[in-house]
Amino acid sequence: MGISSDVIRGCNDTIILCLLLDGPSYGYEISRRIRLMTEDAYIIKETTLYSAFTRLEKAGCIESFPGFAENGKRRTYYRITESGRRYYREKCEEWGLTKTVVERFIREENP
Amino acid sequence: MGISSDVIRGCNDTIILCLLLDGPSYGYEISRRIRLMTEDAYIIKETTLYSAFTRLEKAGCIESFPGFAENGKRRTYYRITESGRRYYREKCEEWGLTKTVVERFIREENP
DNA sequence: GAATGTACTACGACAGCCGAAGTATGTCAA
DNA sequence: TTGACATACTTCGGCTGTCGTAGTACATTC
Repeated sequence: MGISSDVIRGCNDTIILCLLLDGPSYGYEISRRIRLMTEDAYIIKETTLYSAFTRLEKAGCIESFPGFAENGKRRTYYRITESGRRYYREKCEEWGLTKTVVERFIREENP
Repeated sequence: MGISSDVIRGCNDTIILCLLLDGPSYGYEISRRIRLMTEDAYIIKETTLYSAFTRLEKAGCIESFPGFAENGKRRTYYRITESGRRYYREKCEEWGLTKTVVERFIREENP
């Protein structure tokens, strides 16, 4: 049993923006860092990731720009915008609230 | 800013099942109890609630049976099944994991 | 007699996730 | 040198769960 996509659904934007706070990055790297940071507990699907990029860029939270790997291969990099930082902060607040709410309905002892 | 439906999406089943652990109940009451327990932080939409009932019953997590209000009005009650209890326990575990994962990407200090 | 609360049901739209498949390049071992 | 594997994506279409809108029906309260 892993993490259901329905639970993580509202958090993918938060996760991606969080990683972009450390500086520009690109799809494959973001995906790798999520795997590493969660010890494989969460492996984001490629389609989910790239569609999130599109959505976040349309919303003005991130900006794309072309870049190159060491070997000269093209890559699409993304950087977080000021509005993206604001959105991230809001999402963190929302998470705090959500956590409080949900935990009222979690019973660890003999349910 | 409240709770986004995308974040709560994977938790509605958990919330409903949790309330049914206390004994059989029906739509309107479940809805009221969620509002009360969260101090209006989360108000589940009627359509969301009733479609969750249908889904959970199809999945064998709950069972419906007819009942009556004090004034004789018909109501549809739901009770949790053994399989529903198991599912609830799994969901609680999943929540623990999800929380750990998501919080790696939450930065409270100057993001 | 009008508004409000209770207790639902039906329908259809929409967002986001995801499987399947494809493309194109580079690396490395047998 | 060929074939597997990693990198770095894109396109398409299906599915699930949420939600707006609307409607029904009865009871209570002002």
